[in-house]
Amino acid sequence: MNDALPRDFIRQIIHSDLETGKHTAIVTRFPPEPNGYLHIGHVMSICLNFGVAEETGGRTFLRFDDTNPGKEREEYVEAIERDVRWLGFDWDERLTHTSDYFDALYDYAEQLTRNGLAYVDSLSADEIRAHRGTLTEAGKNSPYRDRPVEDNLDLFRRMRAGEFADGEHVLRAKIDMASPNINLRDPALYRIRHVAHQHTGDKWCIYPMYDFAHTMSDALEQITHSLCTLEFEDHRPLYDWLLDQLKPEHRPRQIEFSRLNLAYAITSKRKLNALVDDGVVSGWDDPRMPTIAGLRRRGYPASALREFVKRGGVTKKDKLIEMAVLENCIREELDFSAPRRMAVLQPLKVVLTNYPQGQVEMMPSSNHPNRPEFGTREVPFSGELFIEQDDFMEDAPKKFFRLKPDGEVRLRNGYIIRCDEVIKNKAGEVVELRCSYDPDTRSGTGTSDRKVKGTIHWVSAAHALPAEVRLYDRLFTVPDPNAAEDFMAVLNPDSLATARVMLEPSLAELGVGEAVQFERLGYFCVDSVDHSAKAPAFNRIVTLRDSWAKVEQQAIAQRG
RNA sequence: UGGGGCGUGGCCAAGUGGUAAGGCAUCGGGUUUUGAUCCCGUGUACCGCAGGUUCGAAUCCUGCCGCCCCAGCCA
Repeated sequence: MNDALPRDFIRQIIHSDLETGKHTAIVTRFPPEPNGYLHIGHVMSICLNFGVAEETGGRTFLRFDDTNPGKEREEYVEAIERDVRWLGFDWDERLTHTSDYFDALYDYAEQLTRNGLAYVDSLSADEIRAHRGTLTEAGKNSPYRDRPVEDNLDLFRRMRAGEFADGEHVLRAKIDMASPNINLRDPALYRIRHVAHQHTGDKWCIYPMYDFAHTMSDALEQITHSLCTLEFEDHRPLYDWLLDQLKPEHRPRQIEFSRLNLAYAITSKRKLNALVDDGVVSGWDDPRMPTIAGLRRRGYPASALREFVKRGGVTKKDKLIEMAVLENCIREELDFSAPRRMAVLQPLKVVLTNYPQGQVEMMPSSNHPNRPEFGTREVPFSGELFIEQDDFMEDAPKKFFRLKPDGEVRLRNGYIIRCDEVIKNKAGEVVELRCSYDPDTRSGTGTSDRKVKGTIHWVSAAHALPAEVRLYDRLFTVPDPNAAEDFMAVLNPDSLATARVMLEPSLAELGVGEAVQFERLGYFCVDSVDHSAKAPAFNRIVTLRDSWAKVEQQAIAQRG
């Protein structure tokens, strides 16, 4: 793939900081809150944060932003680590938690308080909200705003000591209740929460708020560039205010970029959760989910995801990227790396009437037409085969290059056959084709160089490996389900179809994580959860591009 | 009606005063024992709109319009 280094505005800033000597090494961080699974949107943040460090010889922290105990779980920590690692990034020993810094954070809070820049407010949450004002009206000072420093210190210490109940007091920064930026209207720094923390246990009953904890954690980790999404733009003045007041040795800089939104997908944690809870999908790793776990189980290669993010770019513009971009990345990677195999999704029996009774030939078949180093495999061929139902049409349009009555077609890696007779059941459905093969046309060794227009795939009936294949499609019917009034109302009812299929026998050896191309159909992989030797289960990763689909529609339309 | 952002072809995106890269998609064509891949070709982009500065503007200035974000003791 093309490896020209992207030069988005963030990388421009970073390179400039390196050139001017402002920094000698870049330090970034990917700071998820362990309260859910990572999704495609996070892939961008991960690639950006780890990417810029990697490109410049810097380093990146994987920091769990765990300042809200009760909503965070160890299960998510493990999943996040697995996902980041799977994407191809490594944090070495730089795995941290915001909770690792609770002591230091507390000291910073006391410092602020001592300097008269923070105070303990005893208003209720509702009262604080009322005092905050609105978007267009200034807020009002809390009656506790001018509490003496000593009282604030005493109260804050007692908050920490557990003398108060949840909500009784809160530590607030003393900034400006009239600021047009609501984040500067004396934001809360610490709240009381008598909840055991997954890491610190019962040591604390007060926990720092995001803005405070994140800013100072960045400083403590000596982060040089704190990259986050656009919605935190309004928080930057607070970020900078904290750094201005506390003057840590290292001053990080926050830079915001726009989220990556994928068409026909949803990334809201709440909505994703609803899909799981309502059983719309089988779980967080359902192959239709935009979670990293889902994408992985679907069979999307990590490298393709990285490429996708790269193509999307880093900007500040709201974007909704077409699914086609992602699919192109997937196909590009898989076309290069996936061995070819044959499988029939909708079997139609074909009997070769002139093929020697009981004969079986092993047909050498290329594993990759464009990469001879992939070698070949032997595929059993016999007088009874399955072909795809779609590859036969009784009343075919002119441009139908497949099998039709009295027509010829090439069996991939096999022979040219002619359809002599169509057998139907009582319902008039085609259930079997009687064909004759041309012995002179064996692939590779045939004495005839006769050409036919079409080539179709097949599987020998006696050797076929029955399996279940899940055919996935987009989860929603509209490009921007986030904008839908009710996202549950725009679910695609056909996002999953399962089929009983016939596979070429070599597919029995395919392992989890290995993707193959079922020729003419698409890319598939073994399902990491439901697959077993007795009950093989495959997932369709993505279809092949299908220009015939368009031609077919036109042809059908023309026939009226 | 406060503040902060953003607006370049269908979707992304380069471009940072000198006369609009590239990718994806689309539509043609070539090669092909995958209607795949690959290879060619394909868009008059009034650079949100209107003014202005300039020899010259997507790039600078002014005004307007549109979209997104913010009133958690969530992150």
